[in-house]
Amino acid sequence: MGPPKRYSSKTEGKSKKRKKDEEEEWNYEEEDTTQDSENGPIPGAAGRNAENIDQSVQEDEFGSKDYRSQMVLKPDHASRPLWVAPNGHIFLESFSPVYKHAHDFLIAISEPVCRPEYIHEYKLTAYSLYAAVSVGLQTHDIIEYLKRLSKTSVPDGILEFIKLCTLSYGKVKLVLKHNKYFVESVYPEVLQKLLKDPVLQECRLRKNLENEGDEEFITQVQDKPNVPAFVSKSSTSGEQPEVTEVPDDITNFYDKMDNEEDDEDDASLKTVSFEVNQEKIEVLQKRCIELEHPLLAEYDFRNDTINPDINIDLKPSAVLRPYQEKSLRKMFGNGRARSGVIVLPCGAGKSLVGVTACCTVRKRALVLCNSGVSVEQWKQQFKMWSTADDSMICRFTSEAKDKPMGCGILVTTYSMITHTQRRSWEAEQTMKWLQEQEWGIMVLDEVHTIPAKMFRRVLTIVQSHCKLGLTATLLREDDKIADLNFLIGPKLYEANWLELQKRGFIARVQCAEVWCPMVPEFYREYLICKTSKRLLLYVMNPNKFRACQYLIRYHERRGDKTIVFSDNVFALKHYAIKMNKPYIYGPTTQSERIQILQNFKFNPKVNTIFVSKVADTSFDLPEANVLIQISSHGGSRRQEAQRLGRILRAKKGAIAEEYNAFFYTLVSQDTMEMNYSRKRQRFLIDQGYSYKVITKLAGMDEEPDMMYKNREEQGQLLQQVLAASDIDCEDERIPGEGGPRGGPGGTRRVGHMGSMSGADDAVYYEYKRSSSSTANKHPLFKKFRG
DNA sequence: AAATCGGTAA
DNA sequence: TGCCATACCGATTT
Repeated sequence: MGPPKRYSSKTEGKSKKRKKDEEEEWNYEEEDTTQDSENGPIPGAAGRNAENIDQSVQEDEFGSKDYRSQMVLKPDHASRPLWVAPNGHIFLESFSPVYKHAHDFLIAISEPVCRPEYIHEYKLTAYSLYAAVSVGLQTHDIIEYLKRLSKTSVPDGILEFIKLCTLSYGKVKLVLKHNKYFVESVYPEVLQKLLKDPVLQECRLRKNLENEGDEEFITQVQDKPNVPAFVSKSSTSGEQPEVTEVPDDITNFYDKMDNEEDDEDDASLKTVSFEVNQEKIEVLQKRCIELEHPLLAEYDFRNDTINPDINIDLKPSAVLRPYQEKSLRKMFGNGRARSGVIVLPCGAGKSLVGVTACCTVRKRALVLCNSGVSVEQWKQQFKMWSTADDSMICRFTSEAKDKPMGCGILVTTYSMITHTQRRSWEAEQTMKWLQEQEWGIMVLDEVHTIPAKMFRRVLTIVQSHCKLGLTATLLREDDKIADLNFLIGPKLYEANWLELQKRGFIARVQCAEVWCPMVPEFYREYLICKTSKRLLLYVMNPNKFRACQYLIRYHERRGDKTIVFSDNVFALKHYAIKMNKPYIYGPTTQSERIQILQNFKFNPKVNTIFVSKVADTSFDLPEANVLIQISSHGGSRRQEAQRLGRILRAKKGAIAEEYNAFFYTLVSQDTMEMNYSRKRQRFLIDQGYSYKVITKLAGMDEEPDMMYKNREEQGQLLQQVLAASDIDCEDERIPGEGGPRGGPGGTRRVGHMGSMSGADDAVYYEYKRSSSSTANKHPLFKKFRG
């Protein structure tokens, strides 16, 4: 037997970079293409990739491909909304009358790549097809509907790929019974095949070591599923407008698929299973995906008589929005609870989805968040939407440890669970109890953090029948996001931000990048410093400070609520203190945080607050509609999106105006910050947002009482900045360069002409970078505003 | 206050 | 060129 196939060599290996239109990402890749494919454990999708299918296609001088030879245009192509390219990319006309059908379908079977105004791009991947199967779509339906929606014939390679990816999926399940995990299947041959794999053998738990054979399988009978109460099938079919030009075969088939949930296996089928070592769950799930039999984790909570029900329901006042309901239908479509990830923008009501899921399962629920504040807010959410009272919801954080025993819902943080050092006695007891429980559902807030080395351990520490991951940004700068497929499950649903914006569920945001020229003195220092120190200089750029001050005043006059984000703590404090505004950062105590947030929310005198990256994840700032970024964490797209999310809660009664929320990023011109900014914006641009560049804030120069207007003040600020950053940067300065300066920790340097060339290079370098690699190439930067 | 962890850059 | 260990900063826990 050859070496084991590795899933997505790309994921583990080469890909830190992501090029926009790379094709290898769309399916499995083989590292070695050697002999073992025909008798290896799995033929199929793993052996194929885009190049195989694409080989015959000629590229033109720009690298564009012409697929016309293989794709036949249908006579009625005008009324069909999409193209399927042989490389797995799908293009959808967003103005099509059947857009809604097509969009729902594509979201289910493929991965969105980029969704600007008119043409949306998606791509088929093995993972996306896995997700499609998981929510109940079948190979035949996928192919059939894709054919009908397409303007042309669908390339054979694509059909092959879909078959290979989907036919073997959904046959094996991971279930928790009596505190033990089992792999289950109604296909004995599949299970036997899996058990031949050495890695999986290691994961298997055997009581009797002498009993090696497959006859160890236990058998049982499946029960018929029920449909959960909140699922009302009629609600979605009602809202589609009747459009005459739509070919019948599209709408008919959609309705059929929409209503046809898999009725699962025949009750008479025998189920075979084997027990799994809990510690090896992660290895097991990963391996099964590699072997193209991803483990479906479903919880038949209605027939679980072992774990007690908890007495919790949704309040009548809790009304789900259509997309919330749709996402839950993906989760509970067949009457059981599927594990997986739901992606909704912040402010779109993720917590209501989580609460509803818990109310549907009605078993002990564990909610995991990123911070203590978030724990409080989840508790609030449960109290707001569900019938659970105080005694049922208990918190487990460093600050608040409610009595966990007997409660139905436990809300805690990732670090609390994964803590490795000594714990207080109370925490020890709670952890012990927590680990003994069989949880019905585990809700993972901000689930994109789970792939982190330590955080993923929660999955082996906690025993849970099903896992629901929630996030706004299924996105990381490293390559671990795909791990969620086996750590949690497939992506069950993803909403389109602009779509929700159009329908008024989230705010309409104007994004703007404000270019602040560097004050010459600061720029000179910037050029001669090493990178570690540069950051502070461009964040503390007096022009940026003034732009910030001006924007705050401008929006305070309008009666807006503004949050200012600064990743850098020095800047955060300096700005906030100078402007006399409250600020929250790491060391701010829990009670202070809550108090500041309350003030911000209710006190008409507190309209602007400053926050560090604590506020990136998880805590709600419901009243804010303006956001100003003065410093951020490198090129993190997730942070950018998450911050935008802070102001997405829809405002009522402001429909008359084009925008009801504003997102400013202040960047110091001709510095590294511009490059980061460009990178950070990628995700939101893919979501369809556009950024307006503002090079000059109208009215700023006339504004009275602005700080750092004159040279002296600016000089003093520079001294402070240098003093703050000099302590550990002394030797990083280029010897003999720069003007003399005083202040604590200041160094004296003798200027001479020879060293100027170095600085000039730097100017040239920066200039080149910022002009050629950013502004000129950016299609959205055509609109300048004076 | 100390130890540990997450995320990003270089 | 890609990869790995490292530095950095901030957050969270006792």
